Amino acid sequence: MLKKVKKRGKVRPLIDKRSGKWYNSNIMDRYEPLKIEAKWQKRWEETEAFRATEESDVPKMMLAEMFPYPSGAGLHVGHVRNFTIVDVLARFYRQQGVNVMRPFGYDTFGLPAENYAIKTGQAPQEVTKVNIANFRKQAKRLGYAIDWSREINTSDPEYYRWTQWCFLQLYKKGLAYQKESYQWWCPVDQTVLANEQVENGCCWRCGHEVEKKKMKQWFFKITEYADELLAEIDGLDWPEKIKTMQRNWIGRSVGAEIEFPLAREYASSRGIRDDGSGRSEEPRDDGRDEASRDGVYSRAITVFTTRPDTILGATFLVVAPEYAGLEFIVSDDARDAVMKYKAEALKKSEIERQENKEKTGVFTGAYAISPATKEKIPIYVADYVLAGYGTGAIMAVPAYDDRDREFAEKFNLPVVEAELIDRDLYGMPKVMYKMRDWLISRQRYWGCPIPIAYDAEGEPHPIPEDQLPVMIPEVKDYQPDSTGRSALAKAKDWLKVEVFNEKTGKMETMTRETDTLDGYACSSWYLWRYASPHDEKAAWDPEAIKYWEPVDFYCGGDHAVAHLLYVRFWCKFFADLGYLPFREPVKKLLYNGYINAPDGKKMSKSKGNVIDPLDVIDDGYGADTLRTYEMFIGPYDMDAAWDPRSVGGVYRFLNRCYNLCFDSSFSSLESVRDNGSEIASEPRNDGRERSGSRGEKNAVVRNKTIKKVTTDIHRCNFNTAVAALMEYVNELYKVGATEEDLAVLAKLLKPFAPHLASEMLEKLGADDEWPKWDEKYLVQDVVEVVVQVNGKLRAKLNVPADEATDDEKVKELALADERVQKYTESGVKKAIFVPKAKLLNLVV
RNA sequence: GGGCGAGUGGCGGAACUGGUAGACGCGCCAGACUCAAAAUCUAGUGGCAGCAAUGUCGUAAGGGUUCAAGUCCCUUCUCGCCCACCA
Repeated sequence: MLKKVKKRGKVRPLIDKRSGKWYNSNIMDRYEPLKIEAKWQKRWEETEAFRATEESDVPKMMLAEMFPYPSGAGLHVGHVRNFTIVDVLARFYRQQGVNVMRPFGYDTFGLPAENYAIKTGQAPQEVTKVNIANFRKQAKRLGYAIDWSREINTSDPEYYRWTQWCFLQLYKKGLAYQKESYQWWCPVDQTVLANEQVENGCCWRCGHEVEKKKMKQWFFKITEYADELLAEIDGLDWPEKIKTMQRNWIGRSVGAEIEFPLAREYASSRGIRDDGSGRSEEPRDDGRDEASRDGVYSRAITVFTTRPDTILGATFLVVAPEYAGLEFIVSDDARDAVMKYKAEALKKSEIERQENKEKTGVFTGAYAISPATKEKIPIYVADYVLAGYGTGAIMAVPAYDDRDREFAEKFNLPVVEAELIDRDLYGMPKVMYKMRDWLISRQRYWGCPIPIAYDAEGEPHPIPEDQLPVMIPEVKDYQPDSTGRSALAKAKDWLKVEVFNEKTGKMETMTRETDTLDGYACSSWYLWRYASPHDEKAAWDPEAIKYWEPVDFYCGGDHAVAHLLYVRFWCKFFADLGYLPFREPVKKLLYNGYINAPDGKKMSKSKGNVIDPLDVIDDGYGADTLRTYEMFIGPYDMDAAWDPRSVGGVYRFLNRCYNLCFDSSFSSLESVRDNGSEIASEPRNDGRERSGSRGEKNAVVRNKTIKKVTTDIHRCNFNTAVAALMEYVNELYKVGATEEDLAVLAKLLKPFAPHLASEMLEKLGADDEWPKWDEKYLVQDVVEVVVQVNGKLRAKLNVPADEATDDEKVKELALADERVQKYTESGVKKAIFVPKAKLLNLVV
């Protein structure tokens, strides 16, 4: 039971979905993508066609996409765009004889798999295994030129063993450290919550109001590299958009720290501190902890400002609610109000705080002395000052700062239009960054265990490298423990470990760290693992790294800041340790746009507008159509909307390629073949104005196409490269194709539609070596010269090439043309000739 | 509020450093083939006027620079993304 699949206005392959058989139209040998694709995919698999090995006498190129998280839903069209960009480039360079490495991997740790495990009771390991198998199968159906021997998976113990090794290197250098930090905490579920699990200040599961709980967390000291990370952005061949985002994220500002002594009589009589962790309680480590010892808070407040020159206008100070010295400065009268304000501020999420920009705050009852004016100024606490930036305290200059002015107006504080003074008069110059250290501990089961154990005193000790990996223990229930620890804490046997304690000089039974690493840690070094993916002795082999890396092309559509900053950070760190011979991991970054639903909206399951790429293939269009369509859809770096009808258009194009090669009734192939050589001696015979025989004309079009496609791919203008191929095919349909024309077509088509192109090349008995163009065919003997009068197009002249560069001659010809004469009767004042544009503009 | 992009036919989009606007595809329209569809092939397709040659208007709006502006500059509007009280 065959049924017509085509709907009105839609080109669809004729295939019966139920039987999988092709509707037998009157064309005997028709394009059957699924058949061709299965054939070539099998062949590539069997021959390991894309295996890459180091060959030092051949130029290398390493290309990678941002490896995917293999979700249960399988590949989506966004993956296909991302992977196909990489694949087109990989095949393009491979065809040019470059030694190409195109690896693949899976970023498998993370919440979705864990949540699925909690919901279904299935082990995340199992879920991951199934999802990877599905992703691999689907990627293979797209015909990617992947070296499958270089497949990696971050949750494989053989991989995360080395993630743990990386952690230990950072730990040894003091760049992995612990510090108290506030975490979202649900008192009902007794669990730590990630930011995205807090909805309107309530727990996403039980709906109870969440609170912030101070907990010890692990951090990577990325701020150590802030200066270099910022400075080297300039030299990166990355999109400006990403570079700007990284600069803003790092957010360097130059200012000064200025001390404002407290006016003693107002300082709190209770000089006891409740914590010794630093001035502000938000994550921050820049070595200032020491300065905060010995009750500095009871003597002075240090502010950070980028405008120390405005200090004469500072009429009050403001500290953040989390400001650690708040206890000491607040007066007894104000204490209740201040503590109430602090408690409320702590409850609010960052989003809530930002939503309401209306200034709020409370007077602390305390005063400070301005070092510049020696006047006594009040100290307020307000949440518009952020604890995590600077010192958590500011001098407010309402005359120069909008936020301060707003606050001053609301609380009736004086606004003084004071003169500006020398910047360095009262403070120490100081550089500040918005970037915070990277909080990497997660109270989660499905992540890379942190290779640390604690002794009886609670002091951390690294797990020795020869005991790695610290395996993820098997548990039954993946829900975090009531202690705020991950489900790892439920593996009682696993928790105990014998570790040598350097302090006591003895082996001791210690308790393992139950936090796991942020998934971004796992993806911060995977690009280097690709160089030696099965290395059992090291995270990466320095020789292989030296040959393959840094990565030449890295393509993704997400993680503009986080991941792309973290890999840069680790690269610099491991370069400092001597493990990497370069300081930037990615030479060229391609940042591709999203593919939206036909209505222009984001594709999402809930909206039901998701296009499944495998459906497109199985509808009979095939992978080649899907790949080529996604390259043709628009510039790779712009968002695009899926258009099912355009998919049909691309299918039609590939069908025409197929017919040109396999069905002579679709072209005048025979007649041209008879001609033999391309530069035939026959006179012009097609009645057209353009000179040359059919063979010659083919050579012109062919060479033009080679040039266009080659330069377009070089510039990553994939959409116009495909358009050029379409033009070429249209031309061949008109004038007929020689075998050489077809071989060139197949070669140029191969990066986009590798299966069909391979089939064509096989039929033609040709290799896939990238063709070169010959400029001699691109030089025309008669050229078209455009004549404008006052910038308006008036005539096009056909001029012999040797005369077209002679401005006097061209002018003479132009003035002889009656279309031009109509406008030049009053005389020509000026004539501008542009040889490059073959254009003459007459000014009258 | 700040930063970065982008506004071109009915639609997606071409136009490298200012130099023939609308490549290519979709859609539409006509013709061929067919009993008839579909598929395929051929031709046409920015608006307005004209049988046509051709003229004229036209790249969000307005102004400017230039022999020449989709492209450069200024103003305004719209959309998208990112950051968002960072002192």
